[in-house]
Amino acid sequence: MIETLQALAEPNRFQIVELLRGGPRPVGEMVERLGLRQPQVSKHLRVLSEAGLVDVRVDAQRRIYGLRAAPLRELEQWIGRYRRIWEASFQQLDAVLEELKAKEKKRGSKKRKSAD
Amino acid sequence: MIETLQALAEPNRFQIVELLRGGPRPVGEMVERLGLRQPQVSKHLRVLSEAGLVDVRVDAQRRIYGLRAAPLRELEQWIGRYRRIWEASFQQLDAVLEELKAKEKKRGSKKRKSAD
DNA sequence: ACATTATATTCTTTTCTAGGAATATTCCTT
DNA sequence: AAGGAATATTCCTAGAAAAGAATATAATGT
Repeated sequence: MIETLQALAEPNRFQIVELLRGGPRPVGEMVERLGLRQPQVSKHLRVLSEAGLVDVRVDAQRRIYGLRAAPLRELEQWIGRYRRIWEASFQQLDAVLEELKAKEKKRGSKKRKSAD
Repeated sequence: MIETLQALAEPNRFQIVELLRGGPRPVGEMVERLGLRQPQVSKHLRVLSEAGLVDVRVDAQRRIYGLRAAPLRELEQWIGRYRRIWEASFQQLDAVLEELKAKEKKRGSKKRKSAD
């Protein structure tokens, strides 16, 4: 997880990943499209590869890099465990709205404690 | 997005976030539970705060830090745009499973493909 | 007002990471 | 076999970021 995050946290690598979302591509194309120098792209691809985020297909002297599902899926699963957090904020927002509405009818207590 | 990723990519900060998933906590508690030194925790909290991942509630001399929904939600949305990537692999996996299942009823083709 | 508790900040040192430049490797073509 | 294309690797340096240590700030209780 950490390794995935570290790999994605670098702006150029992030760009590479975004680019690969559109499908596998050879290094040279990324070099053009991103305006980076070839060695840096190769180096970033190495990091991404070591993090398991991409894999390579060899085509003559070209290397076609493509995204791998596993780490992204993991990341989504991980963040899914936080869904309650923003669901809670919605609830709270709802609560506030509810209160504002309710103030016509009733006066209630306020206390909140969250746990997991 | 990048800022969120950078904030999460540091192991101790990641730990802090994981801890806060269980609800807001004062700095001192995190120091104990994570075995880090107080200044470092404060510094990491600063980074998290600047990235919008946490907010503070003041309680006397204590500062109670809690997770903020927005960046996490954003991150989930972002990664959601990649869902097709692993759905593609699932399709492939499904295809394999489907085949395995189908052999009870029917006699079909055999194919090996490993994903993940 | 003072000592204490809880947290933040500053300064310094160290470690990690990315970029630049040059070169190596691999495969293709002729 | 030689030349060229595509990509990877190495070495070096510079800049960012994290840890360590010491200190500052703020609120509390006495």
